[in-house]
Amino acid sequence: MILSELLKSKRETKNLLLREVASMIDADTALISKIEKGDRKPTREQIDKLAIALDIEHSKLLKLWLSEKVYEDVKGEDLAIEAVKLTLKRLKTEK
Amino acid sequence: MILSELLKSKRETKNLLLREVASMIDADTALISKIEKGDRKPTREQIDKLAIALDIEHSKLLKLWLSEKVYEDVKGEDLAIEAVKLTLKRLKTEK
DNA sequence: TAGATTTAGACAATATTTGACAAGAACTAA
DNA sequence: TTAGTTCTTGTCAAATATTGTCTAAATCTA
Repeated sequence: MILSELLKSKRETKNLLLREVASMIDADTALISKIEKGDRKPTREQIDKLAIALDIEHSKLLKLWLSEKVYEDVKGEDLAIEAVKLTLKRLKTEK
Repeated sequence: MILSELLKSKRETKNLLLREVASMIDADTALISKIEKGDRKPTREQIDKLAIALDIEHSKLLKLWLSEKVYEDVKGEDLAIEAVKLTLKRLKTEK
C-alpha cells in the first residue's frame, strides 16, 4: 500500500472529511486532497501530524514516506533495482 | 567506491587536470573540484559527459549516481534500511 | 435541484539546486 | 623564498523545483 492510498483509506475508515483532516494538520483542504491523490508530497512535519490525526503508527507512515522519495528518484530507470540494491549494501556496511 | 571517489581516481589515473576535465564537460573548474569532493552532485548531463571524458562505463557511473541520490534521501534515518527494502520490493513487483 | 465534498488548474510563495566568480590554500619547481 | 600553477572554498545570483493558496468546476448525496 502506497502512502497516498493509506492516508485516504485511513481517513475514510475514520469517517473524516478532508476539511476535518485539513484543520487538524493546519492545512488547506485542497492540499490534503492532492496528497491523497499523490499530486503533492507531504512534508515531514505533515507526516508527523497526519500520523496523529489519522491514528497511524508513525514509523509506518514515515517508512512509506521515505520509500516514496526513493522510488521517485529511480522510477523508470533501467538501473533502478541495481541502484537501490547498491544503496542497501552501503547502508548495511555503514550501520 | 563512491561516485566522487571514482571520478577523482579516474581523473588521476588518466593524468588529467581539473581544468582539462572541466573544459571537456564544459563546466567551471571549481565545480569539478566540488563534485570530486562530494560537495556538489553532478547533473545527469554531466554524468553522461564525465563517463566519456574519463572513459568510465556509463551504466556504472549512472548506477552510482542514482544510488547516491537514494542514499541522500535516507541517510541518518532509523528507518533507512527498511524504507529502501520496501522500495526494492515495490520495484520488483512492478518490473 | 440544493448543498456539501472533493478535485483541478493557475499562480504565488518558498525552498532547493546549480553555476559563476573571486579569493585563498596547497603544491611544485627553480 | 618566490612565482606560477592547481586545487579548494565561500558567497551570491540565477535557474529549477516544490509547496501552498485561491477559485471555480466537478462529483456526490439526500
